[in-house]
Amino acid sequence: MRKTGRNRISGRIVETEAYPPGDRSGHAYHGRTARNQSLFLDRGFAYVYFIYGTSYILNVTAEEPGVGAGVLLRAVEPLEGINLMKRLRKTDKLIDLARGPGRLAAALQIDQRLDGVDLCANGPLWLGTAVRETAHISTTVRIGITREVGRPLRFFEAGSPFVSGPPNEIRSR
DNA sequence: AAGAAGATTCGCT
DNA sequence: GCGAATCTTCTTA
Repeated sequence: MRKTGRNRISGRIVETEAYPPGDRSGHAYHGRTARNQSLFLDRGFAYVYFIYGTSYILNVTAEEPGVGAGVLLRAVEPLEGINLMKRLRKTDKLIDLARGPGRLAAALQIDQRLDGVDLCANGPLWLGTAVRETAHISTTVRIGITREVGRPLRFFEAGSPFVSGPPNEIRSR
């Protein structure tokens, strides 16, 4: 959930990837830097970074302080504030609003200012409770990485049209 | 010190 | 389908 001024934007998380401690594809692997320091916070904080000169990416920290591990949010199903999301994303296609990690951040108006915020507190960005049960979670390898490629750490709602990649394709790499 | 790659997306061909 | 956009970090000279 996201609060920007008077507006509220929310969505249901339908796709994630895990980057556990010691994973060579994780940003914490080479130790703390100016960019990844919030990844080393306690569980439930935001780690936001900028990549490829174009996209912000949102992660949720997942370990005890100092460890450095997180969960990448790759897609949400838009629920509230859909018109605002369309403006932020400059598209009218509901399916494309938050399908993909960079798009998700853009749709929720997330940038480096939200790096390090507590996602379990009453702030500008937080995690809410489920509004609907999940039918079934599918697991595949992670997308877009070149190290530790075989690990089955991507999780998404089976059959959801809001997951990234071509609709419902099971990607392998 | 400089170049390449990276948890991506968009627009043009 | 391919290349550009263009920030941070890692690798190699």
